[in-house]
Amino acid sequence: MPVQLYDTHSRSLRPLEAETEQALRFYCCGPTVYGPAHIGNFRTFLLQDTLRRVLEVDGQPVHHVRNLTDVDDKTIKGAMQAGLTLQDFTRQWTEKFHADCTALNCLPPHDEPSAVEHIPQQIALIEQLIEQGHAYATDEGSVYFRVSSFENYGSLSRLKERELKPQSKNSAGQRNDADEYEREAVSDFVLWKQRKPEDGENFWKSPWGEGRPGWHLECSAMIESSFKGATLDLHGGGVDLCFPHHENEIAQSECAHGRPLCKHWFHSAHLMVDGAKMSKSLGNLYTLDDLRAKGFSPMALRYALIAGSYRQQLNFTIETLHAAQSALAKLERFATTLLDKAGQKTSDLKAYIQASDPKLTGRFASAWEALGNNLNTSAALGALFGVVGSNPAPSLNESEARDTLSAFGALLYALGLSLFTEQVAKANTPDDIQALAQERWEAKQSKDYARADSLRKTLLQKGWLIKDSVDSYQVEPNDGQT
RNA sequence: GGCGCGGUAGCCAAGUGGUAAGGCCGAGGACUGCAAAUCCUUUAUCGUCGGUUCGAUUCCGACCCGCGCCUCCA
Repeated sequence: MPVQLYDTHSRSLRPLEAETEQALRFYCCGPTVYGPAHIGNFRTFLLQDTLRRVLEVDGQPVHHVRNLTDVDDKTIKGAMQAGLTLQDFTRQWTEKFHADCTALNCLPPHDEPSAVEHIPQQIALIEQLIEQGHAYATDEGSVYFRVSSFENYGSLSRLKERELKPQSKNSAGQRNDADEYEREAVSDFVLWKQRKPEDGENFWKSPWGEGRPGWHLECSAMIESSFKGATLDLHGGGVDLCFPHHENEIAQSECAHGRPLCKHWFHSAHLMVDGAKMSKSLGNLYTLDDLRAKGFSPMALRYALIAGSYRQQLNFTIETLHAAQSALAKLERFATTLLDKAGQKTSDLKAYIQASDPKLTGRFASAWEALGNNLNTSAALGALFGVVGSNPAPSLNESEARDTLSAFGALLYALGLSLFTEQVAKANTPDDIQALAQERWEAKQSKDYARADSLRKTLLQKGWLIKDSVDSYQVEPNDGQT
C-alpha cells in the first residue's frame, strides 16, 4: 500500500506514488550556508529524511534532491565580515552542515545542487520569463516577476482569500524593500538584484548588468536542471516557506515551463523551544554542538525531533532530550535481548538495519502502518514500544529471533535510528575524586561498609556518583546529565 | 484584519462516536551489604459552554487561551 501523505496544496491525505518504474522525484529546499544550522532546521531535514527512508522500505525508490543556498544577503554579508571569498565562506559551512547531517544519520541526497553553480541556468530562466511577459527589468538593472501575469498565483497558500495589502514592514519589523519603489506592484518579487556596493566582489554579469539572482529563482532553476524538466512528485520544506517562497517557485516554474511544478507538497511544522519560537534573543536557539556540549548524543536529538508528528509544532525542551536518551537506551536493551536469542553480538545489529526485506508484518505491523499513514512517527514509536514492553525475545528460538531482528532493523532504518553508536563523552574525573573513589572501592572489597558508605557520601557531596558493577565501579558527575 | 495549526496526565505526545497509545519523570515493590542499573506495579475522563446522538474526548456551534505565516525564516 502506498504511503499516504498530507498535501498542502489540496489539503488532503493523498497516496504518494511515482510514475511506474520511476524513482519518486523529491525536492527539498536546503540550508542557507552562512552559519551552523539550528535544531529547527534539522527537524525539517530529519523529517524529510525519515519520509524518504519510509518510502524506500516500502519499496518505492526515491530520487532526493536538496539544494544549497550559497548566495544571498546573509552569505554575502558573512563572507565580507569574515574576510573570505563567498566560496570559501560557504564551503566551510557546507562542510559543517554535512558533518551534522552525518551525525544525525541523515542519508545524503542523491543530488545537492548549489545556487552559485547554477547562475547561467537562472539567467536563462529570467530571459525566458521576460520574453513571455512574466518579468520585467528596471532601469536600475533589477528584474522582477510580474505577479499579475500569473493567474494562479497564490493557490498553494490560498492567497486569494488573504488580503494582499501592502505592508510597510515585514514580520521581522524591517522595512519592506524601501528602495524597490521601481516595482510595478508591491507583490512583484525580485528575480535579479542589481549589484550594490555592500555586495563587494560578489556579483555576476547578466544581460541586465552586474548583479545576483533572487532567492526564489534558484530553486526553480535547480529543480529544472536536476529533474530534467519533469514535474516533481514531491516538494518539501518548512511551513514558513509555503508563502512566499514556494508560491514564487510555482509562479516562476509554471510560467516558464507551462507545466505543473509539483504534484504534492510536504510542509513540516516548526519546532518551538520551551514553548516559544526559537530566537537568538531568547537564548533558546540550539545547534547540534550546543547539545553535544551538554552531553547529549546526536541520536538522542534525532529521536526527540521525530518523536512528534510532523504537522504539529513540536515543543522542544532539554527534558525532551533526556526522555529521548532514556528511550533509546530502552531500545538498546531490547535489541540486546533479541541479539542474545539470535546468538549474535551487538555489532551484528548493523546488518539488520536496512531498507530491504522489511518483514514488517506481524509484531511491528502497527508501527509500520502508522508510518505509512501520514508519517505518524509518534504513533509508530508508540507501537514500537508496545512490542518492546511485551518483550517477545524469551519465547523465541534462534531463527525467530533473527526474523524479529530483521523486522526491527527495517523499522530502525525507516526511523533513521542507529543504536549502540556513540558514548556520551564523560567529563574528566579529577585526581582527588578518582583517589577517593578508589579508596571507597577498596573499603568495599574488604567489607568495610561503614567506611565505604561514608566515602560515597563524601563523593556525593562533591557532586560525584559511584555506580558499582560486579567487579568494577564508575564515577560520574551527579548533575543529571546536563 | 486575512490565512493556518493547536489546547489530552508533572513534562513530551498519539488516538478513537462506545469511557484514552507510548516515552520521560515521580511513587510503591523485587533485587542489591547500601546505592546504581534492571525488572514488576502504579498515575488522565481529553480548554469552557451549548447542540446532535442510546452514547462525544472524538461531530456541529459559540466562546476563552496559545502558536505560526502575511513577502527575513526549516
